[in-house]
Amino acid sequence: MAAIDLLRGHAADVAPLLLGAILTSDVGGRRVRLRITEVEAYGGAGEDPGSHAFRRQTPRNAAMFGPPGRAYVYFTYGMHWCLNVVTRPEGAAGAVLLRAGEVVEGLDAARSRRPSAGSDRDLARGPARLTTVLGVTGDLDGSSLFWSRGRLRLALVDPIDGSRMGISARTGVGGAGAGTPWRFYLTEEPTVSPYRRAAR
DNA sequence: GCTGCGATTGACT
DNA sequence: GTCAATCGCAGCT
Repeated sequence: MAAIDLLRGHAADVAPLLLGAILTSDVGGRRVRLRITEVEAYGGAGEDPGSHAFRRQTPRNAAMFGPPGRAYVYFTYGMHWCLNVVTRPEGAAGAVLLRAGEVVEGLDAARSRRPSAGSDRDLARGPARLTTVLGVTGDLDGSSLFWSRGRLRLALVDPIDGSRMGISARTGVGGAGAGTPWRFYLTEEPTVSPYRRAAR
């Protein structure tokens, strides 16, 4: 089965398949390669109160309503970019937020983009840190992750063993969507970000 | 047009 | 543990 066909399912079903996947960035002429260690699933309009797609399609979240296998990149808190992989159950929006990863190639480039990181395990330990290390910004919103000449490319791997996967509620999601256990991570991985409840 | 706040981070007590 | 930074979107007047 082609990789992109795996992404047509519901975000909560696709998310575990992205654990261990390799994401390659060639932004700015520098290559950084990352092994994904933590993800969160977000659903479609009317179904997931924690999702940007919950209310309706807008210019900002349009990529979530587009074809699967593309990037959804959004700007938040006035300073941070976050990267999602678009998935799509037929006729609905969905995306998987990439929350953390382990840099496996391009350590020098990664360190220069995040000089404040205390150690290599902190380079991509958090969704906005991950985009910083990869050089990802809004101009990649909507771009394909499966185009051989794209600046961002995703390579799936064999599904990881269930005993190495942890599941929890989503970080930073409050209100009606708070209880949904749609955060997936590799256990015993130091690059997984610390869980935080939604503020207040 | 105005206000509130967010799928966060880093600095600080 | 607390809090400010900083801006676009969403919702309301």
